[in-house]
Amino acid sequence: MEGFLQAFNRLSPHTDAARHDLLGCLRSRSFEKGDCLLRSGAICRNLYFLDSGLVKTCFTTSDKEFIMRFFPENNLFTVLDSFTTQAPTFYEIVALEPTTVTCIEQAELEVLCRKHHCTETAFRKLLAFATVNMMKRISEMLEENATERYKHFLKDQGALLQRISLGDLANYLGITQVSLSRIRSKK
Amino acid sequence: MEGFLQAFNRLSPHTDAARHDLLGCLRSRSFEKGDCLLRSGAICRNLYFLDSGLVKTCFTTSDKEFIMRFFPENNLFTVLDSFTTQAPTFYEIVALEPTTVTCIEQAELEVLCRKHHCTETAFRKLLAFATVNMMKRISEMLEENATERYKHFLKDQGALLQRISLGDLANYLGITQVSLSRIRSKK
DNA sequence: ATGATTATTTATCATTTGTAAAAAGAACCC
DNA sequence: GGGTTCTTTTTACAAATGATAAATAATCAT
Repeated sequence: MEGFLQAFNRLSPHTDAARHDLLGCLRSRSFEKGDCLLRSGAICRNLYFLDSGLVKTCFTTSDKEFIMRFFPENNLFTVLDSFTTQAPTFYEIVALEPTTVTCIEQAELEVLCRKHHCTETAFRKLLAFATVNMMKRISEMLEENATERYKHFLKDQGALLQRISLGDLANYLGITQVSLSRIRSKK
Repeated sequence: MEGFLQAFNRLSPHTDAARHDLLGCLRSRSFEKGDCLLRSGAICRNLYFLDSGLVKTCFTTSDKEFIMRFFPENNLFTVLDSFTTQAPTFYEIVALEPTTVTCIEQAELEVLCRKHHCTETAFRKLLAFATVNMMKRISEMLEENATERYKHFLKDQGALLQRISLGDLANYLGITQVSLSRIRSKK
């Protein structure tokens, strides 16, 4: 719970009352490797802080999987489209390792945002940083070919390489595993 | 100015005081076709509401241009990475038609967000919707090939087709103009 | 209208990536 | 150890896209 609290407090300093209310809404959960934190077709009701482990957010169409993002420990994450609209999503959240999270429900966060200005500020800043990351992703996909995207991944998130399968990395880069294997062999 | 005010009020109902303060910060500007609202290397200091006209947000590397998004009238927009971090950006905002906007400076909006909870809520929701759009874009780029992305554009933003060049559309889709021409001829 | 410029299409060839199938390697279980 | 499964690499071929150049078409300024 401490990690979540600290993360929000770092985004925007929280009053004692806001911290207390926020703490009251937090729940801890654990998942095995391979478990779904969120299934396709469901509504994403939680904002998560990843205490330990690793997850991917992804979606599947006609037996192909595409990965939006990996989230290692000490990250706030959720499926922002469904979390925002509270409509069913086709995205999934899947644990790639044994994972423990601290989470808060969307409805509760919404109440806290109304009640405590500092909490809303923190959430607003979280969203702002999310957009920065997404813009980077879009830019890379526009500008770079698969080889460049692979090298870029090594540079930015190379530490994750040891923890994810090359199949998942290919699904993140938007290419086939065969193509990724080709790229890796050519250096 | 009315459009900006209404847009924010629709995102979160504003108190009279918040509306008044917001109005006090708004400025109107006009641009010719081809003008830059934001230059590469500059800091994006404004959040814009597009009263009339059309703009693109884009970036250029080694004489190739890539387009992040088109914004037609009645849209709130900015370059969110620089607006968030107040650091120089490599993105640009360029008017594709004679354009009039209403804008507010980041520093002023930040003050208003602190002062008026409803303004911060509106801005937070604006960011949330921006992330939804960006997720769609990323998903499409992962899942769809150029032909599918073109058809998708026709479906979602087909009305813009009359107002933008095919070169710009190609730069948005992440393919060459030659490739787009090929796709169009093959139906 | 005329000529100049810009935008779009067409053609050709090289490169990249996808598809499918098979082989090699690694991890796991009994 | 041997067998099983999953992951990764390799191969061969097809399809998509990029690069370049040339040909049309459209637009604009005078």
